[in-house]
Amino acid sequence: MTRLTRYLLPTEKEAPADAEATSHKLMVRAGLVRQLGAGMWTWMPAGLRAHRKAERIIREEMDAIGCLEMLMPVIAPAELWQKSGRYGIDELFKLQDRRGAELVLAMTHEEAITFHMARAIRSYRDLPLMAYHIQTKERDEPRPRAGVLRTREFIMKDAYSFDRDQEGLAAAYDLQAGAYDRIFDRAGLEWYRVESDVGAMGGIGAHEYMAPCAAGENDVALSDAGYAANVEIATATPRPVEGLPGPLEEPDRVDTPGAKTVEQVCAALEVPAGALIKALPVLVGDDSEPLLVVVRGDHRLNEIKLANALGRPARPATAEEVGDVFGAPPGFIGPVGAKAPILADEALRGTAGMVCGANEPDAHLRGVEVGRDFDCDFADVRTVEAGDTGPEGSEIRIEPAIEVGNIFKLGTRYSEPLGATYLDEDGKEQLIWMGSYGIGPARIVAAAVEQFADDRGISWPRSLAPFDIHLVTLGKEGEDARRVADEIYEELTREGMDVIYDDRDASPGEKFADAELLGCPLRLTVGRKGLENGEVEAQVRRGQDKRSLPLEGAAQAAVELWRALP
RNA sequence: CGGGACGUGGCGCAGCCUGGUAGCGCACCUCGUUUGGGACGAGGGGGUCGCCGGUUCAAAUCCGGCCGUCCCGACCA
Repeated sequence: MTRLTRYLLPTEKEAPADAEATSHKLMVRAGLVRQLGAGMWTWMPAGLRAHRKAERIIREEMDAIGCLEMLMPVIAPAELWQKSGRYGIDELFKLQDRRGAELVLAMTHEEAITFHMARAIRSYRDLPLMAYHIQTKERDEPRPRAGVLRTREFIMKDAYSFDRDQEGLAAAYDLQAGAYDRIFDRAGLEWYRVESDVGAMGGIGAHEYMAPCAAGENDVALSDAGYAANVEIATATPRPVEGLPGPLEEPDRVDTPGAKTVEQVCAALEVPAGALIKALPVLVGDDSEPLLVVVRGDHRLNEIKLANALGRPARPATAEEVGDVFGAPPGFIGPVGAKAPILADEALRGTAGMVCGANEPDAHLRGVEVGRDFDCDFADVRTVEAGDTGPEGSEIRIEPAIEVGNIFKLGTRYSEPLGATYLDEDGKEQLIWMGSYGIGPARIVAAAVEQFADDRGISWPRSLAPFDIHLVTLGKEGEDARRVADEIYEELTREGMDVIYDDRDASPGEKFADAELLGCPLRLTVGRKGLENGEVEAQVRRGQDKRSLPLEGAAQAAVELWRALP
């Protein structure tokens, strides 16, 4: 029974002043969600329906690949997290019980499920195995933002696979990827799968599922040849530099007083930014080994790619450290005669006629040739840019996107510290190979709002809409238009449709505006005008196409129409 | 964590500079008139002005501290 007179759909004409993202504004305005605190959001009845529809799609596809649903608690003993090495994470909520025992609120459930599987799995005969749950996650985010897109508490589907070796993991990974493809297709989203960084979690391979939209927090590098990667790890061929000065026999020192930035040096020497070698002094690892990273002047260093290339994290040296360790003031550091080992970005390989700092104040060198004038290692450590060249000569473009899911080859990252092993055919103890697979249903919902909204409000894909059909009556109690709408409502409900029935005594404009804001795929209007012609009006939300349905069999016709919608 | 902004009925805002009766639009309640694109009239209810302290005869307004929220950046298992 979903009559608007007996329902809670607190719509607003105006969005909260502090809302920025489309989905944030519209989900609040449409009465789907309400804020309780920073990063704390309540799902109102209609919003919860959309969330549940996303969950249901996920559940069906997980079940279909034999992934077993279970449920683990949010609260967990700190000891497990100390064992896995994740207790130190800042985002982890930590607490004590009344006896002072240390507890955590789980941000994912690798520890919990590995704990259980370590006990349940004994033999190779117990493998492979996949399990998932749909459970609340808690993260002390430094900066919650954009409504439900980044919150401190949210519901996540997290699945885990358990296999006897790397090949088994690869098979489970593929199975999950197939299910993920179907999930995001069914959700009606525009999406793509991209290669992603394995991050601090450790692992041996990962992909992210991205839904492109303006509110996205991630930048994705794409090309028409099918290339898709998070810019955190994307790689491409850079654009060549135009107007590069010719090579010189040997480096030539020039005075560049006060020219510390790329722009200032370019202006002083009248060369393009791409003719510069930009030197970035960093300190590597726990023991802060100095390293001079050099990239082309028009490129940016990518710290994630650098960390991956080095196998450990590096941080930029502070201004004092630059002087002390690298022997020249910031802005005038260069690779020629450098006081630290040099790592050059691949884009610099074989370049000549370059300009770099002279390792003394107010001077640069011209005519520098990489390889001739200094020795270095090479690695791809720059951030790709729009206009770079991808596979098959395709042009790279960069788009913002929401991460709606990720799949991750964990390997033995958790089975080792938590002792999850099995006995093989030879009775030998072996580590279990694991994968983890996450999806945020709230992000699916928000991404759908972002991707399909227009100036009137939300336009749900059929599979996520809180209701299938939004039935509006313009008749009051006792009038024909009310009586007919009541009948159509009953019939649609019997047909299995989820119907929201606007039986309020409000003006037509108000009802239509609310219907378009809420964004259900099909609106039916029963009013006196239509009835006089023996008609019920149907309006498809996406595109606002209107058509008339004969009163006789209107409910059936509406169901038919609904089935054909996106 | 760095930078910026904001906090006044449910929502959006004015008032603060220059201290003196808390105000507007929407929403809400009652009655009446309206009824195919956010109606109209009349009447009405609702606010510790984020919190604490200070200055003052008097503080939404001035001063100090704290808290909260948002935006940009960093971070993001």
